[in-house]
Amino acid sequence: MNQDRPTKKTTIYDLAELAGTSASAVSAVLNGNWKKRRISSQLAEKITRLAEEQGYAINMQASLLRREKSKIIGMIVPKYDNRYFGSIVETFETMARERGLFPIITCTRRDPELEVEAARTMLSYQVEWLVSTGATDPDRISDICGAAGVGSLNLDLPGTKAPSVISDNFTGARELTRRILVNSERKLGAARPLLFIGGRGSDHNTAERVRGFRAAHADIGIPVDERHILTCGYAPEKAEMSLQALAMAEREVPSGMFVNSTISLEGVMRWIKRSGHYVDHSPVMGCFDWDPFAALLGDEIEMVRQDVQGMLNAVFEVIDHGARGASLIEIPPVFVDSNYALINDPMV
Amino acid sequence: MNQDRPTKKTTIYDLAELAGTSASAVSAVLNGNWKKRRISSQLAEKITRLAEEQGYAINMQASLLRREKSKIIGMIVPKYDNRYFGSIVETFETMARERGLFPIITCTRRDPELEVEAARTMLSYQVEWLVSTGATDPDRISDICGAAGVGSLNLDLPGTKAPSVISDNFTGARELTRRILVNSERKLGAARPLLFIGGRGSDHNTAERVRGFRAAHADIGIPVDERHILTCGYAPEKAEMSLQALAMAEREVPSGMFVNSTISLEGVMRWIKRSGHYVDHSPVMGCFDWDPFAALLGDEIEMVRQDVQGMLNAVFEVIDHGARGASLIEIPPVFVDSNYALINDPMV
DNA sequence: TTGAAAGCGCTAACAG
DNA sequence: CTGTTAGCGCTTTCAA
Repeated sequence: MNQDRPTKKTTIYDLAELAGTSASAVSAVLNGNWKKRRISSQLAEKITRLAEEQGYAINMQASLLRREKSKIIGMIVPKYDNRYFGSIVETFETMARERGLFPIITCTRRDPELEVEAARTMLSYQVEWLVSTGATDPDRISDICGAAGVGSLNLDLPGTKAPSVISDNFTGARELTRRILVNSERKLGAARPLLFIGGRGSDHNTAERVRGFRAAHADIGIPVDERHILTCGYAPEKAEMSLQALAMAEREVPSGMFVNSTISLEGVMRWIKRSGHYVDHSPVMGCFDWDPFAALLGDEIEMVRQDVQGMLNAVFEVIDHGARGASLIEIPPVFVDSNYALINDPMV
Repeated sequence: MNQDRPTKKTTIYDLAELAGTSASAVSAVLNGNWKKRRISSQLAEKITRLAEEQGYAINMQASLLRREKSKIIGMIVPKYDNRYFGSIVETFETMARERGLFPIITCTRRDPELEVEAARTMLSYQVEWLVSTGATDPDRISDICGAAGVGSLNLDLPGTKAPSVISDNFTGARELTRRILVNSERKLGAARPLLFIGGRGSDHNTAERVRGFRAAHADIGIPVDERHILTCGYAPEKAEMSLQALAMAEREVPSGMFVNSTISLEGVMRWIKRSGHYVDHSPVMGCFDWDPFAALLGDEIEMVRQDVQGMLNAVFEVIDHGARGASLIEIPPVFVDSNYALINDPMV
């Protein structure tokens, strides 16, 4: 507040001088360790008041240098452009703070180089744990952390060198597919094979979801058309182009779709709108992820919401109790009734 | 990599010993200051190689403690649940890194207490600048920073004690309103007064947008119905309830709306869908913010996209050149053709 | 009850 | 060309 020379920050030495005591006393008081060092409550109060008056803020760099633990926890996240990652970040921050940890988060924009650079930077800041969310090469990051004796954890996409917390993609996709097929049957009279679109065939989650997709078709005994499994990447344009190419190649347009992410769904919806193929009969749809506006699109679109709270509970379970194997923890996703989807959004 | 005792981290002393040289030489080499200290390139290379081998990571706490500048820049942000803030955070991170700054971001969930706590924590970490995004009480934060001699800046919502970078809400709202009115005329035969919904009447942005809304009506000489200015807050439920209450009170339902944010738009769209008032004739709409799925909703909905890149250019202009007055910088928002809205999304 | 002092890992004079 | 040294602000014995 009443700081006259804003250039230099108040230190515990300044406070000690003002209070006519020593820096160690100030430190003890300000850290609440003063019951142990039976400091007179009078002195304690004086110090506290002075600190307040001077707008004192501890220098964490100095404090952490001296301490053994940094209480800093890092997370890298690919993007901030959808509800899923947004919710992960927000929940992570909250849970970290609840534990007295200081979260630092950085967005690596799906760039492998940035990922490792970010990991190194976080190590420089002495993070005690690093959570890699949706990382392209999680094992690389685990190696870097491992070399520095820092724990790492994978979220959303699994790795083999650290505990991984992911959605139960297989079961979720199987159930989502089942629901779309049921809607297809209700709407079209008979269940017809669906199209799968979005994601990279090489990534674990997409592979598992394709497996669930196949299983659900097998469950009711209808065949999957291999040309209708379009793991074309995540970007909206990729999805749009794939569908366009498919429509050009075939005379019929898909009557139902399993869309692998909201980001792919953007491209799918755009194509549906622009192509003009569906003016009277919109396709039966499902999306492995959730978005409030997408929920309002078209007649009805089944959506799975990944259980972010559940996943982060598992993450902090590991952190709190320090397990370090390369276990794979799969969290069942949640199916939302589209009418209640918005109401139940924990982020609103 | 080949670190046998993962407990203790490698320091420059370890490296110095391994290289048979001193810590200061190591420090100089690792910081690239070795042209000044004409160190033999042979030694430099040896040190670099050793650092690599040992997986050495500088201890920032120690480095920053010694340095005068921390190169850390903080941002507080209310939520991660919409494209606007997501884009702000992502752009901010990128631009900070381009300048060699380390961004730390924290989400305060529109909680005034958390805001000041976060600001204090950031000061402890020696941030050089703090950007308050959409803060409920930006001046409070400026005071706290000012007392510590740290620069602060307001983004999205203005304050009076630090430079503020915001959208040109008045002009943007006036143009958005004009466009909705034009659509209204085209669709309904005549321009009819619109309803304004969302936001807090007390916040600067909402007040300015309401002013622009009125101005656009005045421009074409049609009166605004005061009961149709519903600054009911941002939450979707608030918007939904307000509309519901209005519909109960009046026999007619609004034919056109200006929605103040995507978050309010969620509630509006839900009400439109649930209330059943608009089965054959959807209302003419506009939203002061942008979302890719919202862009695909209904017939057409005019959207303004706030110019995040432009706003952050202005933010870093201040930071790079160190202006500190309480200037107000207003950035014109951008009108997106709904057909190209997705293609132009810088975040995709 | 309290203060003095050492030292966390690093940087930047300064002295060779 | 290179090493020695003095701190940065804080925590934590240890001694008084």
